[in-house]
Amino acid sequence: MSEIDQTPLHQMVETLSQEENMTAKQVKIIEAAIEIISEKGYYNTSTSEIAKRAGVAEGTIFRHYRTKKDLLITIVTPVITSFSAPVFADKLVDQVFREDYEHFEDLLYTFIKNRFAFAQANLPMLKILLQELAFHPEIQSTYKDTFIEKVYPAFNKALDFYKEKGDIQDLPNETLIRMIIPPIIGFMITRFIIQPDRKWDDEMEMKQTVTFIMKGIGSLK
Amino acid sequence: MSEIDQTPLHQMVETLSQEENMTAKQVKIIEAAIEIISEKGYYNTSTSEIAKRAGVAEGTIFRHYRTKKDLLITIVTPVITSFSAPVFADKLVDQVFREDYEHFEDLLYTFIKNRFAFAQANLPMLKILLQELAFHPEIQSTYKDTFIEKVYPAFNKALDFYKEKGDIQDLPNETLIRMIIPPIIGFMITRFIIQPDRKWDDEMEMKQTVTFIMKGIGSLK
Amino acid sequence: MSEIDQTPLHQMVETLSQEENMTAKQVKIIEAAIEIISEKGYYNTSTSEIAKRAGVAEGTIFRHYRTKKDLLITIVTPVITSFSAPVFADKLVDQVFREDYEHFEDLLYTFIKNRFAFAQANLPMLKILLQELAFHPEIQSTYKDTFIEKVYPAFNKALDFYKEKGDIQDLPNETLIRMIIPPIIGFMITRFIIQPDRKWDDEMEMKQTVTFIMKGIGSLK
Amino acid sequence: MSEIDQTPLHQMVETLSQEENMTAKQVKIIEAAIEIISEKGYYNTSTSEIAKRAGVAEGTIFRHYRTKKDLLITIVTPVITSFSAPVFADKLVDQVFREDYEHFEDLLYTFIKNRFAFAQANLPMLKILLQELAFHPEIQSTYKDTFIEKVYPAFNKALDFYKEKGDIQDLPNETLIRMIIPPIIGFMITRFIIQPDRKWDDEMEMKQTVTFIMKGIGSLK
DNA sequence: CATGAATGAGCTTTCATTCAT
DNA sequence: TATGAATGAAAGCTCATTCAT
Repeated sequence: MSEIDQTPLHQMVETLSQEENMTAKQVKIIEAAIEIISEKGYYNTSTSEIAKRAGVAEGTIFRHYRTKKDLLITIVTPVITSFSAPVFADKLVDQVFREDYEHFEDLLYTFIKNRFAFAQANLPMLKILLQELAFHPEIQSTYKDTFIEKVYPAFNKALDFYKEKGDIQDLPNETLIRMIIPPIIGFMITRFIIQPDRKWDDEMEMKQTVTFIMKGIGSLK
Repeated sequence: MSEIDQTPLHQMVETLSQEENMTAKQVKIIEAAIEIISEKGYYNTSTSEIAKRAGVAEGTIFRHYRTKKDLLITIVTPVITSFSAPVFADKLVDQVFREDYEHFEDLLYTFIKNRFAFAQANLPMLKILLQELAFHPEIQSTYKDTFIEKVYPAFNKALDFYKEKGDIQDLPNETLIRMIIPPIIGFMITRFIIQPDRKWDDEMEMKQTVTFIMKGIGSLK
Repeated sequence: MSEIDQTPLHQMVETLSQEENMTAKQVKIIEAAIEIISEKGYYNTSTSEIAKRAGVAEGTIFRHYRTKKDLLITIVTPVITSFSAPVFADKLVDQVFREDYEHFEDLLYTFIKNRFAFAQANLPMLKILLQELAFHPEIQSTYKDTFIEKVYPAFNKALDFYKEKGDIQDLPNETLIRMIIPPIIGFMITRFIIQPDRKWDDEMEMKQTVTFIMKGIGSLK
Repeated sequence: MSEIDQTPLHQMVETLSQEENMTAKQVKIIEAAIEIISEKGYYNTSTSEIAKRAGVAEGTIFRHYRTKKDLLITIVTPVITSFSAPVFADKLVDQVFREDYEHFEDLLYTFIKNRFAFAQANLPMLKILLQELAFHPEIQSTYKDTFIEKVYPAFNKALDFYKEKGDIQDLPNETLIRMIIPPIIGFMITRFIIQPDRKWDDEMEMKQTVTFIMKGIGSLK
């Protein structure tokens, strides 16, 4: 599993910065942009505000990112790919077929735990992605490339494997996916956005979610 | 069930217009605003564009809505209340206790069908609500007033009733709601936003969703 | 002396209304305009606000006054003429020569008392005149016509009369006027605008002002 | 006495610009604003007009002054403080008590000459102050802070000193001030605003004004 | 590389004025 | 005669982007 996934936010940005040869100022800019945009939204955030928070001149932003939207894309693209990475990563797919997970339930549980950790570490970036996806065609196409073309097929493979194995019912994969994903997303949205301040027993909630999904799609032996 | 719910968009706006004593121009403005904002988002839509599409002078907008945000709120508020209306409407709650629905499954099915029809009729307004909820505290508070204070209690009543009756498992209502709502929303988002152009057998999908949910929360006789 | 002078504000407007054949609505408009403009200034007062306060439709204002500035002029012109009226009124000039006032000091005292009463009764209108005179050429020309062409000559006559009589020094009239007017205006501005809420012994103050002026311009017997 | 006082207008602005670290464009903006506003008034002057006259983009104005009113205040505040400065300046007060002026008449004459020079150099700014004072509470409060709290006490000290010395009558200071100030202001308004084009023997007029005031308030030996 | 003053297009909003009713 | 909805020009202001230093 990618090491990026579970590191806290600024570590992640720093990690990226090395991979992409970012200067210290660039890191500052990205961090400031993530903070402010996730809080107030893209259109309510001015480049001057980002510059101020980052401690750089406004011109410096445009030295590194041709436009304001460029900056948004720079923030949002790695989230899309990272978020979907473990699903289609060779490692995972390998594991599936090396039968590291005896049952689909085990795979599902690992999947939820892993994505939960990622969401926790990348909450601001995910908020931005969620909000801006609707209005920027550039983001939509990245999302489509990654999700539709990569995540989806990987999902299909896994589902076919466990269907054959008899773990899950023989429904169309699209239907199965629509039963698996929303309860997971629903839990996370409630957990991180609607009621972030409530006391949560995350472990228990995730197990419950898995159980709920499995009752719905598991084969009726 | 309110008659408003299932009328198509412009009929709905017209219905509202009579109730609220709107002039023809006001109706045009609201219609134009819904169209453009749902397509491009609030911040990408200028009042001059709305005016042009509505065939009125820009000043006319501000005769009727003090600010641009006022216009947004005027569009979005009735969606929030209408969307939740049938949930807590006296009639529905009454029916529950008059046992018009023998089993929770029946209630759930009616609920999905009804909300599906509403979403279909009010898609543009719902898109706007979904997107702008995050950034406008005024909308958030309307949402909270309506949802938290009215919908939630009504839900609780119904759940308690069918729990006692033995239809559904004895889980905390919050957990139950988190299992019921996301699959429904998930279906609708897929249906109307992600893949609106696919051929759908809506009836079948809704039944499947109900079955899925019931397997997860139904009592294990 | 004109009867208009000492009547309270709305009586004065009503009096004017009869002379000029004003409808009830017109009176209301003028009254509202005087109130609001004197308080907030011409440019901070909108016609819609005047209409609201007057209890008429906005269109009604423009039925009676072609433009907003027309309305201002209608308010301000009679103040200019009324304020200067008693100075050059036939009656007064007559009195001067009929020697109703034995000494210039007596004339001065009557003059101050009379103008004080007028200012008190017409304070809002005078405030408007004072403020707007600077920016509206139309008002300036009315002021010039009245003041320069009528008040001034009348003043000259009186001054010449009492100079000859030996009551006042043989200085150029322009100089004398510049010594007589400012202390009077200065008193009134302090009295009505700078410190209107202080307890004033008006009678005493006016006498003192006369004494002060007379010391300065009286002949040194 | 402050050296600022007697420099001509644009020199003064330039002097200010150095003290306050103004850019060349800022100076241009201030100069243009003073010119146009003093001529046509604050509400008849648009920011676009100021920008045009200053030879800058309209946005540049708002880089330096958050609002149009901010610009007004920036213009008007130093006039208030400079105008009153010499009155309460330590130097002056010191001089009074070091008896540089043997008689109040001498002090008065110096005062008039000095304020006359200041008015001449700052006429446009003073016009603006005079007109806008009525409508902007921010200006009023600056005026009050400076005038009521600083000028007034200084005046009182001087008056008490010369009363005791027997130069002026034992009247309440408020009354004395109301006799001293209006003739001076009256002269200046006539000189600079009502009849600026007339041929004036300023020296003589000022002496005459002093004589007039002294006759009125001087002790009757 | 970094700066930040300058830009100007475009925004929302105001308001005197018009005109069909 | 009175109305008030509609107008549209013009206002103040914002902000992504440029560029000389």
